[in-house]
Amino acid sequence: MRDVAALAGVGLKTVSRVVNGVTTVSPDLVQRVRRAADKLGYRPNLTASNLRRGRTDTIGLLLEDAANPFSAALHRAVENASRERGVLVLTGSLDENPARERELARALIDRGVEGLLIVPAGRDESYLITEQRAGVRVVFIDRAPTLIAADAVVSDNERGAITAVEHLLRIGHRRIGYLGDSQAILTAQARFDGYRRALSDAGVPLDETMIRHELRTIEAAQEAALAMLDAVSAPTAIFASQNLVTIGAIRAMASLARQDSVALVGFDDFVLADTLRPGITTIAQDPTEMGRLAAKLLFGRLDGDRSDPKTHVVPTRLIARGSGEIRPP
Amino acid sequence: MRDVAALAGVGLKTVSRVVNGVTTVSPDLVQRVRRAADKLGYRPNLTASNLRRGRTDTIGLLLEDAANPFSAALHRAVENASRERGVLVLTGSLDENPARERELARALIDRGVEGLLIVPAGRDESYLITEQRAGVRVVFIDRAPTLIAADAVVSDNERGAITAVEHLLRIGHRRIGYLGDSQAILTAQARFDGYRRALSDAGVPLDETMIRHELRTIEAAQEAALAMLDAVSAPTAIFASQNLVTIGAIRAMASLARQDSVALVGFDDFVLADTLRPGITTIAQDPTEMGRLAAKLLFGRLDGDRSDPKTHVVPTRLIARGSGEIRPP
DNA sequence: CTGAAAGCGCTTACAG
DNA sequence: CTGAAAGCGCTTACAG
Repeated sequence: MRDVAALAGVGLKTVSRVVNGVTTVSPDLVQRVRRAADKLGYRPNLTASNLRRGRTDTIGLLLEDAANPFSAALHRAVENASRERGVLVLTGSLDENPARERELARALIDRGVEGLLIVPAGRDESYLITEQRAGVRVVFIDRAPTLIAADAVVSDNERGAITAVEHLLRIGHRRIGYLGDSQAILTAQARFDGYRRALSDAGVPLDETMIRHELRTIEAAQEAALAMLDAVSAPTAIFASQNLVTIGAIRAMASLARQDSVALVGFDDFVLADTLRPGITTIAQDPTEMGRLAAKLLFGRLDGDRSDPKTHVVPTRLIARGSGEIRPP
Repeated sequence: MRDVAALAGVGLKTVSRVVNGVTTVSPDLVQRVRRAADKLGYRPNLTASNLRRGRTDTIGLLLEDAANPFSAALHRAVENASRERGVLVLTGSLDENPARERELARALIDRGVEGLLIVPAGRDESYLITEQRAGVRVVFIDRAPTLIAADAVVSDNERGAITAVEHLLRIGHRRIGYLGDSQAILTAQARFDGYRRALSDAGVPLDETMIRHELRTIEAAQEAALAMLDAVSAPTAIFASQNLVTIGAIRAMASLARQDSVALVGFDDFVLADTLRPGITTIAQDPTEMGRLAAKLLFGRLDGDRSDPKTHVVPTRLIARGSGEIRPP
């Protein structure tokens, strides 16, 4: 910039004005500066600009795993919202590791992100309170924070699970198995709560032999489903609390050739759900809407919104495709 | 940092040394500085540090679309490699838009990324030559650059397509349809080249009625497949050049109840390929390896590797699951 | 409309 | 081992 100013024969500040598109510069000077900048191949240094302005036009996005479809859809929605604002997104995957969450949040904050969008891995976000005081805005996604006041955008997890189980009950099922993710995950807990609630509301007693938690992979879910379907008192329907678990259940049912006799409803929609036979009935979340809304809330805060933090619930919706409409024998 | 120095009664530079873990500071001073830092809730400002040091420990990753599985897997692999180095990743989606590629590359470079990993949308990357001279390292992923010298990591696209078509020929097919993505995309072109090559090597003449390009969505692919299978001289096998196209073809075949009579091989593997009936035979790419290797090459360059730029080819592999082994009638 | 001075929060280069 | 001075490349606050 100094060189440009020298070559154009103007002050540093004038170059700064031209670069930033300030309109109160005489056309003559603008042209001289432009010419000099082109000649020297000048590129502004945003790091310097950021330091002086005290802002970076960057936000951080902490995902469960950038590679999974839910995270990827969230990421893209956040990117779209940020793009409109000229804001860039720094991302990281937490793999359900709370230590990594703290570490990455800190790393991003030290680099000056103005806001943080977090799908939390831990259950204690109080480490962020200091940062909030220092002006970093935080919005939680998918899981509401527990020990800190901040906006959150979550799916209607319990409601969605209730819808799924009521759907199966209505078809006539009484023996409905539950295949679920780690109970340490808030959303898995909420979905299990919904499962229990729907059964108890219908006067169906819980059967512990038809409940399996801590299913973290397709393989684990597949095994659990195989074991459950193999039992003497096997369920006539299964509610799977999550994408990978659903896929595991599908594989298990296919390998037993029972995909047309055992009903299945899965939480989370996925691309091929309607192409499988039978089509898989799912409770669809809306990660795109969740990401969009979370980014909007964050930018609202950055623009000075001081209203009380709130948890926004994005509705889920049941998509009947066949597997959830199979009747009990 | 100034306040910490004052409170600890030491020089600024000593605080800097402690914060950066320089070992040549007396334990007594280290402790005083630590205590003062804790008391004041001191957090280092990496923007300032970056400005002074002339580096940012940040790289940029330009993807086709953060939401698609290939991009997401690439992203995660790059993140893992970067994490080991304490490097953060700034991402953006290009949606096959060359103007957006230039725009985003520039935005990232202005923010001081030290290197750029690009899945290019355009075919002219010469706009990066100036940046390379200025020290920004660039590695291309998935598509080799045309007008610029830089490392690249690509899939064995033509070879993979040849493998797919030869597989179908070996089973006995002669009428093999081609469903492909936009010919403006280098990889789609290479896969079509492979298709043509395999047929011509086998002495099978091309039949334009069984070739469809520019299929950018599941729906478009589905329609094209329907039309092709409906024709009087329908193919007995289909080679789909890409994920979404394969899914479109699957849907079309299912809706005509011909999934067990028409063979299908798809380029790109996907999660449920082995769960569908029949299982879908695919040419699997290895985006995780591609991302890992690209990041490794980039970091090698940043560490001073000055060897000639090279295009690295990551092999694909055929996974036979049933759909590709269906015999012609 | 234009520009010289000061400063953002660090680190480099140097001296002690 | 420790620290005062200078400077990274910008923008803010001010004066003209």
